[in-house]
This record gives sequence, C-alpha cells and structure tokens, in this order.
Amino acid sequence: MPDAPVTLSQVAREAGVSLATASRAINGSATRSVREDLRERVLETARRLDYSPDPSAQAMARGRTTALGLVVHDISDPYFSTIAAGVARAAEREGLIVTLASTEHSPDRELAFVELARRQRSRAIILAGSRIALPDGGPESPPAEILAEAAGKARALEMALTAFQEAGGGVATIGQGVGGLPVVEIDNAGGAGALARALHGAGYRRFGVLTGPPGLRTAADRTDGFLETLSALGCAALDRDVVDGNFTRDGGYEAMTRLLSRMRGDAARSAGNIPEVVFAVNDVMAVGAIAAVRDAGLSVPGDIAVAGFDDIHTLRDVTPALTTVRVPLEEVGEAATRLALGLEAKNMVVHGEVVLRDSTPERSG
Amino acid sequence: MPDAPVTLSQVAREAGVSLATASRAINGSATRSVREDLRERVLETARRLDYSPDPSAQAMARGRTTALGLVVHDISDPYFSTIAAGVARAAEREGLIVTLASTEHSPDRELAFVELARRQRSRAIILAGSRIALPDGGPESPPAEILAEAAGKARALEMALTAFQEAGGGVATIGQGVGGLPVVEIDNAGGAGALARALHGAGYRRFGVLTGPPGLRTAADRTDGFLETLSALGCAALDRDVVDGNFTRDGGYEAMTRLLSRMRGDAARSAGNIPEVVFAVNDVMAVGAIAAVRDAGLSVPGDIAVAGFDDIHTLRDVTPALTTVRVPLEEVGEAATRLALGLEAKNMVVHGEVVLRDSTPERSG
DNA sequence: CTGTTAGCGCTTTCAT
DNA sequence: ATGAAAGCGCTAACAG
Repeated sequence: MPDAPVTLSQVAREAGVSLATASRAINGSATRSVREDLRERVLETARRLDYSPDPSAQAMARGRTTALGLVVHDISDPYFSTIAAGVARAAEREGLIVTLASTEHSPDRELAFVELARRQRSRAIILAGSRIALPDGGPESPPAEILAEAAGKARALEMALTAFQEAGGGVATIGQGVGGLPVVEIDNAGGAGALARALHGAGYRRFGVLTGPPGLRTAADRTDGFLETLSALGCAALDRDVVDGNFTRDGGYEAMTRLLSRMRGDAARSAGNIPEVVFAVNDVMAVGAIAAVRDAGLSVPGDIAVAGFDDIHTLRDVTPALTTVRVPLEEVGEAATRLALGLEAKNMVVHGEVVLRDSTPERSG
Repeated sequence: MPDAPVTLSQVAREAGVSLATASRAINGSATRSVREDLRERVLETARRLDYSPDPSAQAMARGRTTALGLVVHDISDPYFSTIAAGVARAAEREGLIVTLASTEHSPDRELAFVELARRQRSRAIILAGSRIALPDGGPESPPAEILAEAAGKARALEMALTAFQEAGGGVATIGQGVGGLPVVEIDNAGGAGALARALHGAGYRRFGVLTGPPGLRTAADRTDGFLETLSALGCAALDRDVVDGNFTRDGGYEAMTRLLSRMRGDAARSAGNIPEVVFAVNDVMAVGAIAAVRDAGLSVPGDIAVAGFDDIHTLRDVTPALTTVRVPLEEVGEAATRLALGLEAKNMVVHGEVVLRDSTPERSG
C-alpha cells in the first residue's frame, strides 16, 4: 500500500505532545524553547518513525522554499556543468535543493525561469553566463532592431531579478556584473590581457582573435582585454573574426575557417600578414579552431598556434595541449552559491591563471 | 517594497468571482466547467495582475509536486551533463521543474536524494549511472565485507525507489535495469561487442581492455560484451586492467600506465604479447589512456591503438580522433523522462553505433 | 454552473 | 514551557 509519508502530527501524537511542541523540538524555534526531556522524546519518535518534513508544507508556512535556482545556457556545455557541480556541492552543504534550468540560449526562457523562481519563492537564484550585457555597437554589431529587442529582454531580465531580490530572494550572477546585482566576476579582460602578454613574451607578434558572438559580454571582455594589452605592447591583431552561434566548438571551427580563407585570398599574405597565433575566446571554440586548421591541411602549432580560455578539464588532453587561462569554475559555482545566500561579502572577483602548453610553443626568432 | 506575488484570491476578487471559480477557470477542473464569459474574465484579470500559481501551495493541495528529480554521479562529467540536457529539455516540455542531485559517487547521498524525492512528493525521479548493480565476484572483486556493504546499499536504494513508486511517483533508471524498475537500457554489451567485431574486421588481433571500476554495471557490461565477442571470434584479450576510482580520465591514465609497465617487464614481450589495440570502456578513460601512452614515449595509434565508448561530443576533437560507440545520450535523457512520467511504454533499449576513427586505423598485415 | 468550506503539513502567534 | 488555533495559497468535495 502506498504508505503515505509520516507527518509531524503523527510524530506529535506518538510522542504525546502537541503539534507545536513537536515542531519546536525538531527545528528549534527562535523564541520558544522546549524542555529537554520532551525534545528528546520527540526527536526519538521522529527518528523511529522515519519522519522527515514536507518541503512544500514548510515552504507554505514559512513563506520561503528550500530551493536554489540555477540558470545556465546549456548544461551539456562543460563550462556550465562544471559550475553546476560547484553549485550542487555548496547547495547540498546548505541543505538546499537545486533546481536546474537549461535555457538553450533563449533569453525568453531565462526570463521565464527567473519569474518562476520568484513566484515559487526560491531562496536564491544563480545566473550563469547570462546574455544580459549588450554589445557596444561596434562595426560588426547587429542591426538596430535586433539590438533594441535584446536590450528590451536584458532590461526585462534585470527587472525580474530585481523584483526577485526585493521579494527577499538572493541573487548572484556569474561572469560579469549586472546593474549592481551581486556577482562572482570573472576577470575575463585581465586574464585575456595576461595571456596576450604571455604569448608576446613567448615571441609571438602577429595575432588573430576569434571573438565569439557579439552581445556576449564574456566573449567581448576577453576580446577587448586581449586586444588592449596587445596594443599596449605595440602590437595589433591582424585579424579578428566574429563567431556567430553560441560560443561553441562549431562556432570556433567556422570562424577559423573564415579566417583561413581570408588569409588565402589575401594579396598581402607574403607580406607576413598571417597570424602566428590565434586566440579563441574559449577552449571549446579553440578546439574547433584547431580542427579547422587541420582540415585546411595546416598544422597546430606548426603553421598556426592556438590558445583558448577556461581550462576545461575534459579538454585537458586535446593535442596539442591547449594554452589557456585557467578559471576555477567549480569554485566559482560554490562562491556564487554562498554569495546568493548572503554567506559571503558581495562581488568577489576571480582571476584566471595563464597556462602555457604545447599549442603555443616558445617562438625562437 | 517587496511586492508579494499575486494570489488566486486576489484574482478572484478582482474578477468578481469566487476562489473556486477562479481556480477552475485557470486550470480547467476535470469535473466542473466554467461559463465562457466568466472564464474569460478570470483569465484576463489573471493576465493583467501577472498572476502565477504558487507551486508549493499547489503541491500541498494536490498532493503532488511539479518536480522531477534527476540523480547523477557527477554533473561535471560530460556523460551525465549530456543526459541532463535531455532531461531538462523533456521536463520543460512537460512543465516540470528539474531538481538536480550530483551525488559525487556516494551511494548514501543517492539514497538520501531518493528519499527526499519521496517525501517531497516529486512527480518522478530519474537515476543515471547508479551503482546499484553488484560485481559478480570475479577474481579481482573486492573483499566480502565491502561487497556486503555495497549490497546493503543497493538493496536500500532499490527499496527506496520502490517505495517512491508505490507512493505514486514515476521512476526511470538509465543504463541497466534494476529489479524490474523502468529503465532506458543502454545496450552496453552489444555495443562493445560490435566494437570488438569492427576492430577485428579492421585487422586487429591482440586486444587489451581497461575495464573500469568493478561494481559499476555499465563498465562490467561493456567489458563482458567486448570479451565475449572476442572469444567468439577466436581471440582473447591479452591483458585487462581494473581501473580504480570512478571511470575517469585519471582512472584511464593510471590503468594504461599499469598495463604499459606490465608489458615492459614482460619477458614474453617479444613473443608478440603487446596489445595492438586497447579498449577503454568509456571515452573519458580512453582520453586518459592516450595521454598515458604518450607520456610513456609511445604513440597512438602508431604503437597502440585506442578505442572508447559513448562518443562524448566535447571529446570529438581529441587527436587522434577517437574510435568509439556512439550513444545518443541526450535522447536517452529525454526518453528516460518520458518513461518516468509514464508517457512511454517501458524499458526501451538504446543501441550504440560503432564509429571508427583515426585512433584505430585499418591494420594492413 | 457557481460558491462555501474543508483541509494539505507545517509554523507561529496568542493564550494559558 | 506548552498547547490551541490561525493561517500560508490552492484544490476538491460538497452544497446550492
């Protein structure tokens, strides 16, 4: 027979106390206290009956749930799944249940989940990799109407987040700040700059960049940080390529293919206009870029060196080993959780660490 | 001001109807119906007030939640995160919220989550990669007490799952069946067998196997399927190695390293006792194995060919491209969701597809 | 067809 | 220190 879960009142009856006392004994009330022997008795019967509270009922009574919402673009992307692992660990430590939303890059779905979190009275919500930030309207930026629509959605999301916060929920974003909301900031610009400096130090002088999709702040910051450091060093990128799509392996492949074909057609090719190294703004794209180089009959790093960003663990064994900027993603997830829960001072910033590997060998000459 | 979410009674009042009518208008009661104009009016006010129901309250009243529990070993493992993507997609389609549990390979935590799901009255629960199955007590099997403990935990888990089911929850497991519970079975043995046949067809005759941790059914089935087909073809594996740890990249690395050192010391080495190809029972391990071969100063596939299992998307670009058995993990996740929800007939089985790539080139001679 | 009224399981005043 | 009772927001009998 479907044995219904044991309720608190059963425990109370069995222990010979009132419902209220049982409740207080089990989750120690702030104001009231319970006589030692009674508490003992209640706890013991609870254990014996294998009682455990119904989260929904507690949520109703307390006006807040025990749920922590995690919103990612795509849980199958190792960037996000690594963050998710950190969040899951930290959440469990706090006794919270994590509810996962994989938006598949849809801003509408992102918004819907934030609103769901609010009405569901989630304890907190963590947004990873939000597209919230807007492109700065550079030369390759999309048409105005698209921009306006994106701006509208970004604003709606920010409002929803703020509303959630005002309703008492905790919020944390991962990546970059959003209108004053708490953030575990990843120093994308700084990391990319450090990478540029390291590559320059290794003897590279001619650079290409696969920038990732316009409108993704993470991508833009990495690009900018890289380019700015480059010019500070007296170099300029030879070529940059905007990747459509979503920061993916295939995006990296296509971008590199375009970059390569541009080089081929280039009359200035003999003038040394070929990048010695190409920086793809994340590892997953870098891997696609390497594949593209190979499919074009060239070699990495022989003909072109390639560097990425993130240091995705699963990609640790690609060949040649990828030069990248390590970001402790799992820790970022944990930090975001603590931040969202108010266990931590706000707005921490995580710095990446440059890791030079075989994909960008020291360049002698 | 923390604007509290709009409640149904506010909507009812505003629309000038009773609470019950409002409820019926919004989620069409099975038995009762509502006059068209009233329904309209309610719906309109609900929209205007931006009402949305409180899931906890609905859960209490209805006696069941809108939550779908997903339990995985490690969400940062691409095998599981890909499954999770499928589950998330299917769940969203059904209007369910997925609550994620990453157990970090702890059977205790697995059990705890199943029990949580029950008392929380989750609609359904999906277990991926459970360690539920027991080793068959082969020569390398662990000591009896460990076995007994594992058996106890497996039994407890199965009981919890059954209890959950009897309480009205849906259940699906992924990988292999568990005591008659619904399962999206992955034909691990068949896939591994097909791989063995394909490698044999490509000219390989001397095989090694990195079997993965004892006690993991998925690993065991793949190993067995491979070895059985091998002997049917008149071959035997030269060497097999048990990987401690958890089916991971490092596990693969270590296992391959051990296998290699065994070969070195082997007097029979000149007698052709070196495997031509090593089958690692999943891609992640295979990647580690390749790294180990290289670190030993040998090459893949020049000195040793390597094959994996799963066809993890993120690993698509390792070099050399990995021969593997493709498992449509995302679809598996979707199927499991439908199965757990009773939208699908039970116990589907998914067959993998052998994909021969550069890591196991045709062997002439 | 609509409205009234019990709860769902738990927390929390408010009395005692 | 304990208990009785009033909800939390919603659904589902049960009356009209």
